[in-house]
Order: sequence, then C-alpha cells, then structure tokens
Amino acid sequence: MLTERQQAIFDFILQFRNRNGCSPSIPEIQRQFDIRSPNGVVGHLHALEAKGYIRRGERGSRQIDLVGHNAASIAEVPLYGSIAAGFPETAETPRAETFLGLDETTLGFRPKNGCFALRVRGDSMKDAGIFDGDMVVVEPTPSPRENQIVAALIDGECTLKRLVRVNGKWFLKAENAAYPALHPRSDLVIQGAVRTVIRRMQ
Amino acid sequence: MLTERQQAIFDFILQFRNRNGCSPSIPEIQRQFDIRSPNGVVGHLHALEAKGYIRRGERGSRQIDLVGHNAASIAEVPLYGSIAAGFPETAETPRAETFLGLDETTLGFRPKNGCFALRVRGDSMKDAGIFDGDMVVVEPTPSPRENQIVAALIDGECTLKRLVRVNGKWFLKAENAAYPALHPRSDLVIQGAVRTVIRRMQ
DNA sequence: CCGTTCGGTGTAAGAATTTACAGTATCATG
DNA sequence: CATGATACTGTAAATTCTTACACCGAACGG
Repeated sequence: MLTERQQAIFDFILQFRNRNGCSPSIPEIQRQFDIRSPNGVVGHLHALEAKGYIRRGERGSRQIDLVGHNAASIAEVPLYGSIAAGFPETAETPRAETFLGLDETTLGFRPKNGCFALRVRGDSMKDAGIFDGDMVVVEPTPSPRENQIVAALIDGECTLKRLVRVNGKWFLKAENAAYPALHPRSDLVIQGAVRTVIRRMQ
Repeated sequence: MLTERQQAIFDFILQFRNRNGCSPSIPEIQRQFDIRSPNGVVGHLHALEAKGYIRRGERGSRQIDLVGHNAASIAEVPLYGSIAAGFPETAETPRAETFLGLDETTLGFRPKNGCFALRVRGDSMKDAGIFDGDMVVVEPTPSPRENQIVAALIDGECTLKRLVRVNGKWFLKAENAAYPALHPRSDLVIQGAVRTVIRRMQ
C-alpha cells in the first residue's frame, strides 16, 4: 500500500511518461513537488521500488520503469519477409520488413528475446488454416513438441511445417495433400514454434 | 527515406523503448552498433530528427521521442466473448473479456472508434480458415462489400458469415458444407467486417 | 577532378543526473 | 517517553551523458 505522497509521485511519473515518452529525472520530480533535495525524491523512489511499483536501472538517468500498473507492455516483433536467408539473430540477420506491435494478451504468451514474425508464402499449410500472406509469430524453442507447427530452415529457405513423430522418428509434414514431402529432422535447423497466426482480410 | 544505418538505429531505439520503458542513451547506442565516438551516433540522431522520425529534448539524457511511426499508436481493442447478446456500443454493451493491444501494422488498417474483437465459437467458417477459439477484429462498416466476412447479429447471437450476392439478392453464407443456412440480409444487423484474424496455437 | 553525402574516429569540456552521507522535524504507537 | 517510519534539508562527490570541434575515408554524381 502506498502512502499519499508516494501515490502522488507515482501518478506524476505515470503522467509524465504519457506526455513525454520517458520518465522524469529526479530534478524534474523535485521541481514538481517543491522538494529541494534530490535525496528527498530518492527516498520515495526507493520506497516505490521496494513495494514493487517501479523498477530502476543500475545508474543512468530517467530509468524508471513502471511495473504491473503499466501501460500494457507492447512487444515489437520484427517481421521478416517470406524468404529468410539465414537464422534471424545471427550475424547476417535479415533486415526486418517492419515491426509488429502486440501485447501479451494478443500473442498468448510472453515474448522472450529472439521472438520474430514471418510472412507466410505458399499454401503448404493451408489445411492447418495458415494461408499465403498470413503472418506467424515464432517463438524460438530449444525443444519443440510433437505436433507443433515449426519454422524450419531448409536449403536456406524458411518454411512452416508440422513436427510429427512416426515410429520414434521425427518428420516435418506439410498440411496440404499436394505437398507430401517429409524431411528427417536431423538435417534441418528448427527456428522455433509458431505461437500466433495473424491474417489480414481484404 | 531512411538509409539502412538510420533504419537500424531507429529500430533499435524502438525496441529498446519497448523493453526498457525509456529511450537508450547515446553511449548505449554506441555499444550496440560498435561506434566508438558519441558523435557517430549524434549524426544519425540529427538525421532522424531532420527527417521527422524522432524528436529530442533540449538537453538531458534519454529524451528521444518517436514521432509518427510511433509505438504509441497502439489500439486497445475490446475483446468480447463468443456470445454477444447485443450490439457492442449500445447502452447494454457487454463487458469486454479483456483488451487486445495491437498497432496499425498488425491490424492492417487504422482502427476507428467502435472497433472490437470477438472470440469465435463453432466451426461454421472453418473453410475460410477461421476456427473455434480464434479471435477476429471487426471494423464497423456502414456498407460492407460483397464477399467480405461479416459479424452479424442473428437472434441475439453474433455469428460470422460471408456476405454474398446471388442474382442481386444479399445472403449470408457459412464456409462449411455442414452449415447450408442462408439468411436474407434485411432481417439482420450487420455489425461490421472482419479485418484481422488472430489465432493462438498450443 | 571536385564537391557532397554518409558514416564514422578521437578528444575534451561541461552540463545534467545520480548517489552518498549527515542531519532535522513530525507523527503514531507501544 | 523511546522508537520507528515518513518526509524531508543541504552538500558534495561521482557518474553519465550531451555537445562541440577537428578531421578522415569511401562512394557517388556531375
């Protein structure tokens, strides 16, 4: 529970952030509340941090991050074109087409670093409801589970397939009768599992 | 138009802001891009500011405000449950289950006021790639076009159907062979057109 | 060949900010 | 009344960040 003063300062930080896109510095908080010593503010910030309302960087100015009561944490997921020539996150990272801004509610999971999106090309997954032009958000997974749809790198090109296990052996399966191709798992790089599908209409 | 380097730096600022809640300082940008002089970064910031992509405070650290292509244009779209007992936006607006935070890039259109999302129930649109449990973002449209998938109110329940015209007459058509039902348009309230489909996997 | 743009290096001054340390005053509580 | 929590004052050092100035090299267009 916050004291009246702490609440007022928390509210000010919230407002300041919405107006200026960054947190206020300690001197700016001093001026707002007519506090003549930086330490007067620091005490409140420590209290707010101890109570879990804010989080502050080690040292460096304006590093007040609002926790929880936050302005919905939006993840900026890089969207790569349909042909990814390499693993996104290596030296030759392909240039992101753009960024998708989505929150955790929409994504359905908490995006870790390394999460990315791909524009789907082709209809090899059409029976799974993923069509040409769709966007998929891929979460890098060290060990993808059976039956998940994964983004895999085959011959330098990124494709989506369903990961299946037949008689203990792993295969990649297209969800389209016209694409019977199965590839053994060992020869490929699995970039991650598809966690969210986004389709724009018209 | 931004140069490749400028775009990369702009993207980094965007990501940094969404991860840390504040803009990076110049030394932090230096470290990210292995630029050994602060002036190397300052040049880019001046270019970005001149091109209108960012705005900077007079003096003071971490005061990089993103303009236009801003991360601030996140729409909070209310998500209603599968059974909408009334038109969302009337007096008896159903309580939103939650809110989806998405930007214009993800949505594919600029969300006007009145835009909402529905959780899909049933498989009447499965042949259109919309499955049970999916979420659809609906844009209220005064005059929906032919062949658009619309959210319509039938007997107090909200359903998705494709709007088709046969011999000059409007019908609603399910995208599933098991649902042959067609309803004349005049008897229904069309809430809007489906503009985005979002599906979470696993 | 020359000027311009882009993308830097290197250094240093100076401004802004954070942090630390030593106190003070008020109020509620046991 | 003593104690602790809250809410500061005041000062100074340390750190971080911005800005300015001088200069370099490559690529490109005329």
